[in-house]
Amino acid sequence: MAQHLTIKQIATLAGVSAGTVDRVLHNRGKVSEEALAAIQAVLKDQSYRYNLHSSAIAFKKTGKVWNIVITIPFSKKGEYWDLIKSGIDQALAEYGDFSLKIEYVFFDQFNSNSCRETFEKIKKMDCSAVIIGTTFVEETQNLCKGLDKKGIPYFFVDGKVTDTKPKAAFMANQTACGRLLARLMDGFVADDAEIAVLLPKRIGTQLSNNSAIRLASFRNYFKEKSRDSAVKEFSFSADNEKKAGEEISAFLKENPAVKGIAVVISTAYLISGAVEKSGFKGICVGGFDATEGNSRCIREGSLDFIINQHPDKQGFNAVEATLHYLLYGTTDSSADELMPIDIVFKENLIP
Amino acid sequence: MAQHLTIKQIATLAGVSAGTVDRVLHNRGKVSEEALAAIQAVLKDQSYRYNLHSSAIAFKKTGKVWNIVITIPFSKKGEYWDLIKSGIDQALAEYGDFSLKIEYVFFDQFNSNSCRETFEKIKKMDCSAVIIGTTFVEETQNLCKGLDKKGIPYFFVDGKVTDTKPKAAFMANQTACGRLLARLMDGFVADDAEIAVLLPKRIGTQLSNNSAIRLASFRNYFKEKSRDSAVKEFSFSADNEKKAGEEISAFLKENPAVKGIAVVISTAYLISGAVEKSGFKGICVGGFDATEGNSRCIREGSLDFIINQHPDKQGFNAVEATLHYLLYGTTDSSADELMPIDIVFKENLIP
DNA sequence: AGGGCATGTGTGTTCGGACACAAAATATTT
DNA sequence: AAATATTTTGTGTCCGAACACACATGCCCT
Repeated sequence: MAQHLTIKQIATLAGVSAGTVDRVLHNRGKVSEEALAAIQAVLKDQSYRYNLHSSAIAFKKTGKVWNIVITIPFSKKGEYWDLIKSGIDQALAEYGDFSLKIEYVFFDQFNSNSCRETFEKIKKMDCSAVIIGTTFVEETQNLCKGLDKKGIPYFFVDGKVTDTKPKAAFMANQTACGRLLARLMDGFVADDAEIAVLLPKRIGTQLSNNSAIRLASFRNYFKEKSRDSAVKEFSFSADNEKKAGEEISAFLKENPAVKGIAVVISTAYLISGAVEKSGFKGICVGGFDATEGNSRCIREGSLDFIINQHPDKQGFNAVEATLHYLLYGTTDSSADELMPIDIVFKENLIP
Repeated sequence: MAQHLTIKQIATLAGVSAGTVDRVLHNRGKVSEEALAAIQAVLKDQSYRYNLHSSAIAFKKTGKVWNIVITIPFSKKGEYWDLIKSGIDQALAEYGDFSLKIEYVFFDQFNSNSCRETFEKIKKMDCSAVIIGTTFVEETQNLCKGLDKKGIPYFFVDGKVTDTKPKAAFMANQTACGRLLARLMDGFVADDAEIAVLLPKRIGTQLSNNSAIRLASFRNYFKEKSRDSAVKEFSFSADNEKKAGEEISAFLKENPAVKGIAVVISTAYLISGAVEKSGFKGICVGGFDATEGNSRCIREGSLDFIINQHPDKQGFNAVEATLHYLLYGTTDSSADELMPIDIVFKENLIP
């Protein structure tokens, strides 16, 4: 176990004092070129790593407070974005020694105006870092431009957006998600049956980026397998339980050959519940993410499986990375951090 | 974010000095009944939580070294027990600030004499804690009795053993594992086909506890579904690649209706490779754990899926719990810690 | 009463890092 | 050249916990 150098050791090696080394490491300036060179020479030889434990307790003494703004869509308890939020809250508990002051700013994920207005407000806020749930592309790009100008670092959860420079982005590989859903449906549904892929019906907005990728990847799998003709696309009212139920019932009545339902968003429970109530048997239903509704339906047996992209972990890691950046000015994670993708059946559901 | 009390704050509240509080928390004795009562009164009101960060740096000053003995079966690189080992090594790196000196003592998991001899040696060793990979029941019970006598704490990975008192045991729910395997096979294999469940053929030893539970649970699922008649048990030479290949080829020739192969141990790659080479098509093969061999076969497509019980996480958590116990004399984990169970297909394999 | 001897108790030092502040070295002005 | 301003550097203090050590206090015995 190679022990790491301490600041004092580096200071001795470079022939300067600990304070000077500290200034170099933190880019606090006020260091002569000679001292800088001497220290960098030592650092080249033996790389230094901060001791988070020491940072943590030393930090308390400073009385510093970091304001972190987190802007994500609002959602009901146990729904997708709330899972991200609980991961964030978990991280706050774990890193409680660093006083991170969090301000949540929620917006409506189905309303670009709400998003734009919210983001305008954030641009005027004074904070140390921003964590952004990626939804509307243009609005996000605009916000990021504003943050770049003010030198405020930002991090993404749930996706990434072109022409922006987040310090890191935490998300799942959506292509893999879509393919996996297809693979499972392909396996579970008899070869001569049809498979429905369900999208949200959203008036006035296009399909979100993630869902679109999943859908394309899903269809692509079946094209490769020459089974694409068995796939039926169907849009349902994802924001209205009653309506969604009626729509899927009608759909199944008209399409009796459908024996598999793949829902590309996180509200599969709206569908699976209705399918069971309507008395259709032997239909395999799969969806995304271990939201409360989905978990309940898996437990009860109406939903067969979900693909979990760990929204909580995304939130947790985003806070962790933000803290790391604020402390040390670097992210040791690469810009894109892919979450593991799990498959959850009743048998391996965590209660 | 409710900040936690520090030792000094407790001392002030209880009207004693920090040193006395420290003695109480660490059960170091030398505390009068009055002082003890006063401190406990404060602790009852506001529960104290150690600050791991402070413990970490304060620990360095002590120069103390903890010797932890880890006794698990030896295995080739990338095989099951080696995955547990890498989780352990990861934990050692993460907790490098606490100088944990690890001594691995390996034994032969197929030879109870090797196990007994190894355990006898361990009983004579002087160490702070022992992490035990559970294999042979009687030998483990014997070792634990010896450790209990010397007051040395021990932890289990991969299972538990009756009549022992480990501080914690890290494992997956084997019943769930078996059921999940069955569920996936049931779904992926056509209703009119047969399914083989593969066990290791071991001369002179009975089936390991974990495999036995998985098998029973697997069969149980099919009994519930009244599909048990389609299940064929088959034993293969799990320690000999060539032999295993020949055995499964012969078996499939004799049983052409078999379209699913469920391997209840971690060497499914021995089977899937042979099945592909022998030219059998449309056979679904599933197994356990993301060993190197299994991961390779999943990537190449011969193995359809594995159920991952996170041996690395088991190892990691065991070290973490050991450290926690040595530092604070408690495990905040309950005695049995169940690992999450993941399902891994080609699409969600982590490279 | 005073010398042991145990048992309690408080204080001081340290771990590695973060800064504040004072001190030293250098540069600039009068 | 002296006075002042500016840059650079070193030192000291503290964060919370761990423990060594010295300082009590009480008790028994000669």
